[in-house]
Amino acid sequence: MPRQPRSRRKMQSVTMMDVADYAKVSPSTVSLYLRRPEAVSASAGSAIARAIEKLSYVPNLVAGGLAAASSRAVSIIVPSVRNAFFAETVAAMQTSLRKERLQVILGHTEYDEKEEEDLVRTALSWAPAAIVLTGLCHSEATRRMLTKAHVPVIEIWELGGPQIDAAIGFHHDQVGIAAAKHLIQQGKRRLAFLGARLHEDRRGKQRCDGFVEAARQAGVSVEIVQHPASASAEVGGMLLRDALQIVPDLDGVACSNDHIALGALFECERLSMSVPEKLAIVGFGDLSFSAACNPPLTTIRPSGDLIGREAARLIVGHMTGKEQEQKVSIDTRFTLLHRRSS
Amino acid sequence: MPRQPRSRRKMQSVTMMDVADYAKVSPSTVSLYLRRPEAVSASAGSAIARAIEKLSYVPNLVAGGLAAASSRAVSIIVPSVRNAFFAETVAAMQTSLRKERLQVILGHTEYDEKEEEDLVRTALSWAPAAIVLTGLCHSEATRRMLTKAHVPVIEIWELGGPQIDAAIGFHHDQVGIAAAKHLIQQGKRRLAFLGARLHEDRRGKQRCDGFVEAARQAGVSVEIVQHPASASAEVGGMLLRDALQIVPDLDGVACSNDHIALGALFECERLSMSVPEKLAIVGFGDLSFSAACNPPLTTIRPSGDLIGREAARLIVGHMTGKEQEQKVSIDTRFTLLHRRSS
DNA sequence: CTGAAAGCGCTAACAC
DNA sequence: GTGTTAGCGCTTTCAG
Repeated sequence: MPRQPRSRRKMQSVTMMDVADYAKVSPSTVSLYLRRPEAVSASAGSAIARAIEKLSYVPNLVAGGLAAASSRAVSIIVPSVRNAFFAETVAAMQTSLRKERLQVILGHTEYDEKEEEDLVRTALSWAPAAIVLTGLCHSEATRRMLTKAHVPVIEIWELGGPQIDAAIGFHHDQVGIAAAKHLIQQGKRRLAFLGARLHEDRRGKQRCDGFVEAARQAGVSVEIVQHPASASAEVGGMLLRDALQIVPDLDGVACSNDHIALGALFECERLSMSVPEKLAIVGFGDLSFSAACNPPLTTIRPSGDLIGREAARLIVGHMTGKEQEQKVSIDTRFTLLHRRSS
Repeated sequence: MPRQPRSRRKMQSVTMMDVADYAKVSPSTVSLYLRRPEAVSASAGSAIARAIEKLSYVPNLVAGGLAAASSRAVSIIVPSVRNAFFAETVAAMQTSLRKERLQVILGHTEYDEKEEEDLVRTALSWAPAAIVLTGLCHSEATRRMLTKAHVPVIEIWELGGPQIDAAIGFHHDQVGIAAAKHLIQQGKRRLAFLGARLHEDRRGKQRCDGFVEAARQAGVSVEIVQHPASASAEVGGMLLRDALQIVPDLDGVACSNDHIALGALFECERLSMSVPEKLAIVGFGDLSFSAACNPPLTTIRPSGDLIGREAARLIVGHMTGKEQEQKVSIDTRFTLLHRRSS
């Protein structure tokens, strides 16, 4: 025998039904109004608006997500938001998605493929409107889950490998090539690449490889100097010292990012080594300090915010039914900023 | 007359019911197993585990959130993740919350109170387990919504004002006081505070006020020099030039953060002004470059990651029923790192 | 320890 | 343009 409906845990105080009652329309009209206000008559619309205002109704997106079988959430998985590159992209995406009333669910892999797999699994539990991953390299299980789930996937910050659905980013080897060409053009002939944690930083490694390849092709000497710790100015200083040990008459370095480049610059200062005359330095990232140091740092600027905005655009396009294309790839390019360190 | 159930939009492929069928138990047992495995008999447990594995079942947290009237999501609202301080806290929280299988929903106010209000409204739509806000200053409407919603609220990165529920952070005026005392102790007598966007940066303003107040009390001359743009090394250089205009024999500056301090340091270098002999510099933040520059920067380090971890601890405590206390406030303190710029 | 049943608040087909 | 209706997949009493 059916029991009485008893009072349960704390529920939402005012629901769509309350709004409907107050506005003297049906719940589905309220629902429609909330999603497509223009599809509702003006009189009903304003009655509903009044009711919402009066009752301070807050829609329950969890219920909506369940009913619609897709929530207004986008899962973004990056290696780390402490990294300024990804922070910029996440910020740009959040700003763009917000306008479409989409929420950002954030996850950090800390550069761990297994962790990424776990995050993807949880992300799928939310039936997100899309999943954004960093890079093109994922575990087999991750790929499998994603393909089965029928969720649009966007891979960011890397181009040039097999992609799941869409990819937005640039070719990191081209960054390395640009740096090498630039240094060679400045008359430098004994080059080195200063890299931190290249065994983990796939994209840093690609920049390194592009750099070395381009230098070799130009018949210029080139060394790779690396350190297992993560990129910081301290490590940059150490790397420059190491490089000078290996190539005493070194005259040009490219760095895996601007933290390293700044450390190298500081080290030159301590060694009274003139930049760019004795040694030219090229960084990557155009971080907050890069234009202000002495001398200002020549660097390559990726467009982290453009990556974020394009990703948001793709997601929205997909939701609204435009942008049927899967497998698009968008090259957001990069810019070499020639400043006085080279 | 009831219609036939017709095929609807794409639904979840394998549900808890499928798992239950496969494991020959009821759905509620599966549910129980998922939330409290120890409450289920070993035999049922392993049958369920096998079924989950076999069917690659992914639980639907949206449905769970609706049924439980509280989702496994925590909404974190910060001014910006591009800011290294907040990025650190967000990263630490995400790492801690992840272990409890809680998701982070992220929002940026871009330092706009109205935007915060909007973000809180949307956040509430998700029936989150908790809401984390930055600072103690919010619009009246924000406070009202939050109080009505019966969601635990944690305010971070600021202490010393009226708080909604819990607050975790430190007293920014004490940071200013510490900087002033330090400079005075180093024998400096003509001080200035270099600040960016102090009209918007409440906490920077508090540090500034503490600094000025402490200097005045010690009978030392002090000026505030500010710029409306957001903090960067460029602005730091400009501010130092301005300060020298106002106080030609300036001998000590505190900066609203390390970006400004670094810019001031670079400017000193360009002006051949010796640091710390002629001018001592104290920053705030201990950013990535602070220990590596020439000379290394004396700075005050807040514990952004501790704030994040403590926030996570509070949230988990609240969910598990321990930590009944509302209105706790946790002082995470800060550390003055005396390096060679002072 | 396990199962049956009753929704959580909303969306979307469909009929009017 | 608006209302009726049937769930979305899960949690949570409560009974056994």
